[in-house]
Amino acid sequence: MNKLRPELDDVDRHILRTLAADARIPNSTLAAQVGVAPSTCLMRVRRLQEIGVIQGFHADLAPSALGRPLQAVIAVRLAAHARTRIRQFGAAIAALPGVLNVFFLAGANDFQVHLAAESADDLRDFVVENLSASRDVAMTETNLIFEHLRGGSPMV
Amino acid sequence: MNKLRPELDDVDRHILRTLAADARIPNSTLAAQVGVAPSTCLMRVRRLQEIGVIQGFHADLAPSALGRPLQAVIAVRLAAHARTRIRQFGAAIAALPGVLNVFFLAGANDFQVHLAAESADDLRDFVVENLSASRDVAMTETNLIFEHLRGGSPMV
DNA sequence: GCTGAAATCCTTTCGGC
DNA sequence: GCCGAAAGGATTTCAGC
Repeated sequence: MNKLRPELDDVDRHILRTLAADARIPNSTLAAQVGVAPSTCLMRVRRLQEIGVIQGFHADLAPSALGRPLQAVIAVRLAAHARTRIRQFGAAIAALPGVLNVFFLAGANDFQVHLAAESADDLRDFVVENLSASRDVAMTETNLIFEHLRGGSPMV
Repeated sequence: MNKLRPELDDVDRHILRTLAADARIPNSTLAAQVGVAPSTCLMRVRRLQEIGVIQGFHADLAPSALGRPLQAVIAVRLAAHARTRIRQFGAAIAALPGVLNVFFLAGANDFQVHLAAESADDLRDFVVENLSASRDVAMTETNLIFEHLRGGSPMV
């Protein structure tokens, strides 16, 4: 859970790059690719998890194949009186169905919600019921997402 | 790679939920949890990958532990003459170091870049050198990210 | 810290239902 | 489609360096 920059050697970086690309690679294959014994590789991976460099291993699911073909980013500005509760508010939004990400922002808007919706109606209902309806919300701005590209450059 | 909604039964949904939470779970354990034989489970997972419901398995790395402690969203508007090249432009940005996501948007801005930067200087350099410097870019707006919450509700 | 060996467990194929 | 069995591999621990 450490956020400070830890000491990583070339083997660690190679492990991270490989697991970022394919989290289900067998440990023995990973070990061969990075050039250490399987037992060593296992220890390295566990250490990387313990110190928080690896935050988890996740299957990446396609929202559009799961009944949520419409994605949007919704910028939200809170009323001044509600800013002290911003973290609770954001956490509550993050727990709602279809919410992929919540970003707390510096600047004019307080946060941004990344949503996968079932339909245009579903999107409107989400904004109206969960955001606009609240007296804590001063303003929202919804933008449809046409396409989502992942960063192509490994971080390590 | 199909984007149409496929037929998924309870076992498929259980598999998806489990692999979204932990992509490195052994197939035998997964099979036991969802209540089918390991061989059946393996077939299900492969089918889910083939039809594009599972898009991949990825280790989730902490940018702050990898020398990129500062995150930002950068809204970009292109000059009218450059809009025909928007996809190439966005793809080029997505390939730059530190770029986590690029969202192509409907609305006033053409896309949004989600970036992990090494420092404030690095962030400024990214915006100036890769965006503002281009004659294709009409305007950018950078917002720091204070905190990033993942959606807490499984999509399936 | 890393290794290699060993025991246990997992993966994957395939025949049968 | 799913299961179960079986062969071949993989995971994980641990003693030794």
